[in-house]
Amino acid sequence: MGFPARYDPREVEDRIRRSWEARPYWICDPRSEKPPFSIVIPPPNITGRLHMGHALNNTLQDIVIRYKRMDGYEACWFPGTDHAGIATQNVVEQELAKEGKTRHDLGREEFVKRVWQWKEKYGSEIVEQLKALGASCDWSRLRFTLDEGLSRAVRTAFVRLFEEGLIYRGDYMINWCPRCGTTLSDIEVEHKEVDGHLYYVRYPLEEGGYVTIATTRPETMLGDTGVAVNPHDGRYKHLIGKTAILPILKRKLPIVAAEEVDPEFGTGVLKITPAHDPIDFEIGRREGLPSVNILNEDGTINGNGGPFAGMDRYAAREAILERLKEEGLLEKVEPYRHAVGHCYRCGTAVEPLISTQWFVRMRPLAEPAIRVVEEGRIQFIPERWTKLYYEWLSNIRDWCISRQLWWGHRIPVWYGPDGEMFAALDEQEARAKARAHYGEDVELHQEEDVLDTWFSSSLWPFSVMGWPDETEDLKRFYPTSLLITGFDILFFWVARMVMMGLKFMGEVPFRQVYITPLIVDEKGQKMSKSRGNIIDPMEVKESHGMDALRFTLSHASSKGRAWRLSWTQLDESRNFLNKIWNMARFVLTNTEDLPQGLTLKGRPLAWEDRWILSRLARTVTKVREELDRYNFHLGAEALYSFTWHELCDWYLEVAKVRLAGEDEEARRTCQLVLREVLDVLLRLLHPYMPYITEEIWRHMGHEDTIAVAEFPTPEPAWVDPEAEERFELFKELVTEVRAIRAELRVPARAELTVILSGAEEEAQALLSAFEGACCKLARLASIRYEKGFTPSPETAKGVAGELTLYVPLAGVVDFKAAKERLKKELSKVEAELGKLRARLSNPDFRARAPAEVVEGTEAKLKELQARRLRLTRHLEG
RNA sequence: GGGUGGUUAGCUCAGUCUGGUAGAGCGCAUGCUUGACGUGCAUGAGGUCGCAGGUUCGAGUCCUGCACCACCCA
Repeated sequence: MGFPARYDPREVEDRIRRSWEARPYWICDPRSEKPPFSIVIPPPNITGRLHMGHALNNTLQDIVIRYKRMDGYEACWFPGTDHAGIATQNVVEQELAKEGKTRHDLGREEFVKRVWQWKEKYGSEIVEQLKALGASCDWSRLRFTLDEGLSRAVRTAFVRLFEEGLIYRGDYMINWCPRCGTTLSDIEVEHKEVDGHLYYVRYPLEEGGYVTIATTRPETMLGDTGVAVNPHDGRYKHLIGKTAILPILKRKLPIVAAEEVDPEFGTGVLKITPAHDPIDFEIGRREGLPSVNILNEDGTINGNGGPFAGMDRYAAREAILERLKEEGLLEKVEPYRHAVGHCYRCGTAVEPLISTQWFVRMRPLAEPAIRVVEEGRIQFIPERWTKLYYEWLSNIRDWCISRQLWWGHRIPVWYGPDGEMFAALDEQEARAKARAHYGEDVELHQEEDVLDTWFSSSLWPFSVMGWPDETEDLKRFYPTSLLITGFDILFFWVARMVMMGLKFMGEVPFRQVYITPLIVDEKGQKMSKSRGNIIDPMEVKESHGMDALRFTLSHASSKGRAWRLSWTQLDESRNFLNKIWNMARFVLTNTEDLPQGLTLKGRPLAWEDRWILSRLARTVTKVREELDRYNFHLGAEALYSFTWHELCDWYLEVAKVRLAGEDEEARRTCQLVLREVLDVLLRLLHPYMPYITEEIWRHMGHEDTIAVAEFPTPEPAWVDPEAEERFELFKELVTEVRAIRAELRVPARAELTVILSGAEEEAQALLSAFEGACCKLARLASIRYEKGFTPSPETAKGVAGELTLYVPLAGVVDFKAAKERLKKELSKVEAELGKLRARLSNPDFRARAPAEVVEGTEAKLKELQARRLRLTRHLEG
């Protein structure tokens, strides 16, 4: 393994990943003595490829899991995939379509076989991609929602809910996707604003005349069985009880009163289509109006549509409008924008219709789910999601769980010849139940429908651990510690898991729920294929490496609902990785000759050593604190600024003095500090960027993986305010000289002399600690203290702490510029002084502000006054 | 119609919980073959913190209202 000047993640990441996979590092032991920490993965669809949403939530999960694992927990991350009923069936049906076949040509059994084949072939692609991301899941525990074990969990849950009356079958208004050929639950319908029209249609009255009715969907008039007006609407009161005649089909429509009718909308008269509108369904049921279903499953008009039978719903609309026009019944057409429900899987406009389906009674399940959050047994992060969770659960409607698909968990209900239902774990048990019921063996047939995929997902936190068996995993790892997921599935998944967890385990499924934002493009738009603005994580892997992606995404843990991702940010992370790589390269090449067995213990430390160790100790504390609060971005920021702006910008530069120096002992100490800092820093960085840290760790000569090394703990003894203060003064001095050089255009090669004046003690302390470093970093030939130094006219002046510094520049530079610089600084100081004086002269401030604040302000004032004095003196001189 | 989030430097975002001198990275300008790194180094310019009120000795931060953008629900 070489140590090239540029970090190449492509070479490193795959090699490291293989080395991890060869050893059982991530496998957990439920019998471990360590405290447990567990997470279940939001199972990705087997049809999916890794997108930024996956990359984000799995990066965050992995950061937490790696942190906890290193920090002494038995950290178990349960992975798995989801069978995704509609999506997967769609994919395979499309494949069949290329062969000119439909699933019906194959038959159910063959088709399901075919889907399994597809799953075996392609279904683990996303798992491979998660592994590439670095996800340290316990892959030995990989589960799939259609596995035998999880299927048993699904059947067990179903049977219990059925037996308790929490699952029922009935005729209700449901959402139908004509393209997918299945029902959808309410939340699987996405409402989108669509530009449509409002058609004003005249419905003749039996006794002569007509009423005009406005509708956005004229084709549904084929299913009209009534007309309604608001009982308080004076315009139409007289019509209640009369009869209208449905145009074209000439059906008689009773005119009824209904509070639901909005007098403001359209003409204030509503046509009632009970089979195809939820509100109409309610009114129809109340008024005893018949339901006339006019649609086939594929969205075409059925036999009830008279002359329009067989036409597609939209073609029928046009035909009907044409016919109305001919008959003079189409009064007018207005443009109208309204919300239309679309299938969340395929985008087709859904049709509300009445159908016999299976439902879960939600209210009894929702109430405990609300309570556990109120009681703080589950905490949402950020907290504001709690409200949305409450709102949804408080207004919850029953969940339609049956799907007219073949790919999924077939509903474990068998029907007897008379329609009697037997819910059972398997056919054998159903037969037994039927025998007990009928007193003899009868022919049974199983329900054809399958369950909503989200039904199995709702059991995920315990089904992956082996429920309904009483397993060691369940005892040890349930409830899980944390769930990390996107807000888009708060209702689909999170809330339902809480309900089912409480129902079947009697305990919450997780203690904390971390809700991530949505990753959008740099313009704030959703990433989508049609927009062509997708950043593909696997493409990022090739160009920047997964560590860079992870580090970038770790910043997305703040903010609201959306987080913008751009290639620029990925470049920044890549640059940071390269910086780390070169920092390590510097440390390792400069410590190659370090003898084994030497330790830092007992060695006298230089001031800069004390400083960097102090800063490191603070960084350890900071990173732990932020990770504990899931402030991933703040932890990342702390690591970035420590590594780059303290370690690289300052410590490494100062270290060069001793590394190149004659003093052997000093050189050894410096080397030991470098190794120590690198060692601690790598372990701190590891959860964020597992690959590069592992690679450098191996270069350091460690035998075992860094992934099981100890996460750094704060070293209180390293915290050293005195060293920090002294180092700050040193930094100020160097920066001041550099600023003079830059602004006065001192040639880069010119070596200068600096004379310090003012506070002697301070100057001596500085010089004794950092004379060499000052010369190196500020490019000085020499630096010395001289009390009462009188500068020649051509001398630049600067200020550092209580010290004045003089830089003689005989004839090289433009002194106007020097004065400009000082003037500018002076005006800054004076502005600040003005603010402080105003504050201090305010009696209210002195009276009411806390004493420390007043004291602090006074100290600041004194300091600035001294600084101002020095600056003015320089300007005069 | 109801709700949530956002609005801070040219760009992307911290900072708001817990009020006390406005921060980072990128970009920009200028200068650097500094023996780890040009994916780099140094220096610098750049902000009435969306608007209007209020509370407070003091508001980017707390309260009220408004505007605009985004999303969710109906």
